[in-house]
Amino acid sequence: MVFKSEKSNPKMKSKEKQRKGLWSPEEDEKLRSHVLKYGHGCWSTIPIQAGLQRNGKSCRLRWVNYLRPGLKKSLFTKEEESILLSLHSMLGNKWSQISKFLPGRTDNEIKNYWHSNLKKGVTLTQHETTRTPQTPSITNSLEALQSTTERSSSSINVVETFNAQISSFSPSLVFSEWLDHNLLMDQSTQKSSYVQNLVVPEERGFIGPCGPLYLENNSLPDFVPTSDFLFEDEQSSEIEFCTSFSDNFLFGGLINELRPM
DNA sequence: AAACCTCTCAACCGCCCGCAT
DNA sequence: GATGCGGGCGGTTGAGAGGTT
Repeated sequence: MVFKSEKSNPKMKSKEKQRKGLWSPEEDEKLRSHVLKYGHGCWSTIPIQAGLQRNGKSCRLRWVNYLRPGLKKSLFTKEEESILLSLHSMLGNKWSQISKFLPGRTDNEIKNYWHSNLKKGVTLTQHETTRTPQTPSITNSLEALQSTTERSSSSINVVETFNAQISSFSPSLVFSEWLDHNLLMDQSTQKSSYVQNLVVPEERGFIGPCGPLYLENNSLPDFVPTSDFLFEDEQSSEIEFCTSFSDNFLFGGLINELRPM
């Protein structure tokens, strides 16, 4: 594969060996092990340090969208779809902001899902007179948020308000971001401190102290929590990583903050 | 079986913003 | 204030898979 920029751009001379296109398993492993070991301070230096013939942006994208722990590989659930629809109706194509409310999903993944699955449907449903919300908790919360702000002040721009809230309220300091911060800080200290700064609603409970978060070989498929890394959520039969936040927690918090005193 | 079409999704591109100098 | 750089974001592309004719 040859790209124009590689042939004609003189600035590319020093980068002429840079690879593009799909990532090989070897490249993935190099990047994964390097970031897990050292974190990512400066993406532009990562490829050099990790021995990759890629540019920093490409490395960052690969990590964010594919390699970082905590990403969901499963299909979108009905609830996630509903959240996406609701948020998109308020935020538009702010994929990165929407992704903050869909833990484990990347902005790219959400964008792709939107274009391939939901975009067509929205135009139709917008003209429907009756609505049948699939997830009452989320949909009602968003509607409540909108109606509350509309009632409280007609001059308030709901979307701007919501955007402002989201920009300051970052519930999905998800596992990867948390890992980025804490791995670097804690490498020389005890592993048990991995959980110290974890952003988890207290009411859901979090059992500590925590042991190693992943198995010895650090490989992503083996990235499973130990028994110390479990939420104290009796209703959930499955292990949830710290990317999991309850919908009521997310939107309840937002609504409470927006609700007039 | 082959040709064509459609869809998905990983990856790139270009722009913007914040920060340092 | 101008410039350069790095990071982040949204739009777009294109290869490959799967479906249809």
